[in-house]
Amino acid sequence: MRMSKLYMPTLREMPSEAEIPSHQLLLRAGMVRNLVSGIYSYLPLGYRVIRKIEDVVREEMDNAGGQEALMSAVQPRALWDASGRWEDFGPEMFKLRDRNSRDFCLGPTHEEYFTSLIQGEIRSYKQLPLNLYQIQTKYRDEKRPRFGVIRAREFIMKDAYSFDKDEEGMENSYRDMWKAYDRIFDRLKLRYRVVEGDSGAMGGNQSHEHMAMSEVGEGIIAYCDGCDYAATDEKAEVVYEVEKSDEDIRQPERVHTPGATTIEDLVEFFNAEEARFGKAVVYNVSNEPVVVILPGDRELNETKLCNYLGITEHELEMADDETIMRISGAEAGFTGPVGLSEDVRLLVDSRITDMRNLIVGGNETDYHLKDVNHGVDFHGEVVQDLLLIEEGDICPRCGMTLMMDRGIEVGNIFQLGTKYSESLNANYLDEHGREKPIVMGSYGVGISRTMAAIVEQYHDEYGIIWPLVVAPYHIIITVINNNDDEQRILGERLYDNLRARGLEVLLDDRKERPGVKFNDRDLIGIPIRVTVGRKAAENIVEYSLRREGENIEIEEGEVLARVEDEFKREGVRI
RNA sequence: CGGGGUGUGGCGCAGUUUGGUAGCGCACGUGGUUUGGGACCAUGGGGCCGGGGGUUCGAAUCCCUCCACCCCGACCA
Repeated sequence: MRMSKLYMPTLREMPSEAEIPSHQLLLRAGMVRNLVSGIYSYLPLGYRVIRKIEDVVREEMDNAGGQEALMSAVQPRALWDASGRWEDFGPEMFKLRDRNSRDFCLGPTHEEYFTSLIQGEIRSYKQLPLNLYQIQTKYRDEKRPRFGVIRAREFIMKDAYSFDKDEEGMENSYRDMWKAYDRIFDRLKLRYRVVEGDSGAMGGNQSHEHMAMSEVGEGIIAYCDGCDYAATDEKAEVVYEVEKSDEDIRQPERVHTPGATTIEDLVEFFNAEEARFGKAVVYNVSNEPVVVILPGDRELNETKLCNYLGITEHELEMADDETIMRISGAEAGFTGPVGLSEDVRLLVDSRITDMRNLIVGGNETDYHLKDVNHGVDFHGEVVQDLLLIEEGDICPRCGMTLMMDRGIEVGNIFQLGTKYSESLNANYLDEHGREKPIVMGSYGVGISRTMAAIVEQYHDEYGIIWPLVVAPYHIIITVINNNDDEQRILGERLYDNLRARGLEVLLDDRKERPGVKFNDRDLIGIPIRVTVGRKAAENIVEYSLRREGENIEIEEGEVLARVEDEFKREGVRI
C-alpha cells in the first residue's frame, strides 16, 4: 500500500477523551474512531489488525473442530423469554421494536439462538458432539462504557457453542476450547493467565477466563505462586479464619457514638481493631431489604451474595437512606443486626459466628452496641462465604499467601450444562432411545478488546509495537527524500519485490519531511522497517525492527533474508 | 444510575471570574525556499462558541433547561 493513498488519519496531539495507552494510541494511530459513547469504527489500519486477530482465532477454532457460521445480530424476544433472560439481562440489552411492535434485541450473546438453531436438527447421539462458532458484532448497553474499545457497547466477539450428549463430553469440549484459547493467545503474544471465573448470568457451573495481564485491566485476579490456583476476585474463595475467642459472652451495652458512621471512625472511637466490629451492608432486592453482617475488616463480595440469593447483579441495589431509616430506625452508618424490622432478611457471614463480643450498629442514630454475640443477641441465615478476596489471603488449595494482579478479560469459557437445551427443548435420543437434553458449553473471545489488550502490552512512548502476527502491515519502506530519483526508484523496487513474495508492505511515498515519516511509522507500529536514504545510489538501505530500534545498513539483496528470519523468529508464516 | 468535570474551526486549547460582537498552536489551500526525527517565509479558507429558552441596547461570557462526552463510583465480555 502506498501511504500517499492510505487513509490513515494520525493525530499529532493526544485526544482529550482517552486516558489509557491503548485507547490513546489506537486513536492517534488512525486505527479507530469514536462515534458515540462505547461505539467505535475501525479504520483501514485498525481493521486489518482486527482481521488478523480473527484469522488466528479462526485457524485455532477450526483446528479444534469448530465450524464457522454466522447468525443475525437481531433476535426475537421469544428466544429470550424461553430462557428467562429477557428479564435477567435487564437494561444491558439493546431492545428494539419492529413496525408491528414486536420486541427484538441486538444480541448481547447467542446461547439461545444457537440452541434454537440446532434444536430439531440434532435428533441422535450420533450427531454429537458438535461445535459451532461465529465472529460477529455484539451489543451490550453497558452502564459505563470506558477505555475505548476495551469496554464498548458494540464489540466484535468470537462466540462458540459446544453440544454434547453428556457431562463427560461437555468436559472434553471444554478442555479442547481451553487448549485452543491457550494457542490463540500464545500466537497473539499476549502475557495472560487463566483464572477461575464466576458463571453468573450465563448459568451453568464451571467457568474460566483468559486474562491478558495489564495494569489498566478491569479484572482483579487473585493467584497463588505455590500452586496454579488463580481466580477472579468475584469468584475467589476466601479462606479467612477469625481467631476463636475464649472471651466470656458479655451482655450487650449501648454506647453513644455521635457521628461515627465508618469503621475507621469506630476503630478510633473504641480503640479496637477493625476485626472487632460487625459491619452491616444494606441492600434492596426487589423491594425486600437484605442486611448482611460481615467482619469489620472485610468487604462484601456482591457476586457471592447474588449467587446465594439466586438473583442477577442488576437486581441487587444498595438500599437508600429512607429504607435504612425504616428498617433500622436510624440513619445510615448505625445499622446493626439487633432489633431490625421484621421484614428484613438478615444474612451473616460464617466468620461472624466465631467472633465474640462484637461491636455493631445500634439501630439508633449515634449509637452502637458493644458485646453483641451471634446466636445470643441475633440470629439470621449463616452463609459460608460472602467475603471479597484480599491480597494476603490464604490460597484455598495449598495454603500459601495469595497475590493480586489485574487483567483484561479476553477469553471466557463456560460449562453451561442443560440450562438452554432444557428451556429450548434441544433434546436428542441416546443409544437406548431415551430422550435427553443436549449438554452445552459456550466460549467467547473478545476480538476488538484483544486488539486493545495487545496494544496495552506492546507499546512505548512513541507508539504501538505490533507483534508480527497482527501487524496491519509487515514492513514499512520509508523513502527519506522523495525528490531524489535514486531513493525513489530503490524504494519502489523493494516495494514490488517484497510484495511479490507475499509480504504486506507499506511504502511511505508521501511528500513529507523525514521526521513526520519516522514519527508516523513509530506510532502505527509496523514491525519491520526499511529506510531508503543517502546510500540509495549504492543500493544500501537501513534495516531496523520496531521492537529494538537498532538500525543497520545492509544491501538491498539482503533485505528478504532478514525479513524471513524475523518471520521465523516470530513463528509467523509468510 | 449517583458524584465530579468538560463542551469555542479537523485536533489541542485560551477567552467566561469583570457582558462590548472570537483568538492561539497544529492541521488544511496557494506560491516559494527546504528535505535524516513532527521545516521556514508569505498569503488564504474555514466557527448558529453543544441545543433551546430567558435577562440585556448588546451574551461564548449571566440565569433556566435539555443534550453529548470524559472521569470516579455502582455494574460487565
